[in-house]
Amino acid sequence: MAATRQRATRQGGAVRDALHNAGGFRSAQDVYAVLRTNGDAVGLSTVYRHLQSLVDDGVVDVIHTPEGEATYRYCGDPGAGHHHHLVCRRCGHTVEIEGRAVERWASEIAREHGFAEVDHTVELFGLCPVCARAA
Amino acid sequence: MAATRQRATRQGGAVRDALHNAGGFRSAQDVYAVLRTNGDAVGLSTVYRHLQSLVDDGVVDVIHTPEGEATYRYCGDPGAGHHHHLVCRRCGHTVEIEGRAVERWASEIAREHGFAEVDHTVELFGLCPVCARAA
DNA sequence: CTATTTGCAAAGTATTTGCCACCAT
DNA sequence: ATGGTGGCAAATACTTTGCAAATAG
Repeated sequence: MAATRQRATRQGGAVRDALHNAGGFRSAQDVYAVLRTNGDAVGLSTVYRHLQSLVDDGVVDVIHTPEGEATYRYCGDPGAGHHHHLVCRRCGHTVEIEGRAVERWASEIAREHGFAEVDHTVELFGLCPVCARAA
Repeated sequence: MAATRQRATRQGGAVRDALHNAGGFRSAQDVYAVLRTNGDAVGLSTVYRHLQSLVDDGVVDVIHTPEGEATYRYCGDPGAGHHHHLVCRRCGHTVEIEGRAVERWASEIAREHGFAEVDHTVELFGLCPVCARAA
């Protein structure tokens, strides 16, 4: 049941690459569309399966947009640990950010209210320099 | 075109009340089930419509669970302004929290990276004292 | 009385699963 | 050969929408 290492397949690579050079958060449907456009035909369910397994491997991060759609981003190093993102709501461009301060604040608040096993969600959405200027 | 004030209907009140005395985040489906159980029959679409209008009025907050379901919580005062939540992932019990520190941190990071119109999502999930003990 | 609201059912969207063919080892 | 993989299509779950009937003011 451990590290369900996957086989190296064309589709698996295609999904990983597409996400990788997208450089930001993309929905499964987006990835599917891109691959399809590039001629790299991959089934939709396959895209979902690969994204999921990448997430399990800790190589990809997931964020649920305010609209409720799941978006994925290639974050490389599985051991990179916990971090947050500053995402451009226009082009999806993303910057990884450290949140020591926030982490501390979160546990502080949690302890204060007697909550246990506290987890947190912290994401910033805005317009990146490029998109802001274009606006 | 302004404040699309709604008529006072049995259903509208039922939805608002159910959410109010739930005291925490509840999904539309939850509210629907509760009302139905209480004999306060209300259509599912009606529940959705009222929840949405309450959100528009700023009386209710929305959070999308990691599972992608939208949950709503009665937060009263429409002018209460921006705040965050510490939610029990077991029973839904919620505590409103101020985040001056986080707000500052967020704008700091945003400016640092040249992002504009930055908005943020900060929610804490854990086990409330009661549920933690029961665990 | 008249405009708003309700509720059913049908439609829509995102995601998951069943199942069989297929390919890397 | 053989077991993990890929893909299609059907199944799920949540949410939205169309439209006729009920209802508040």
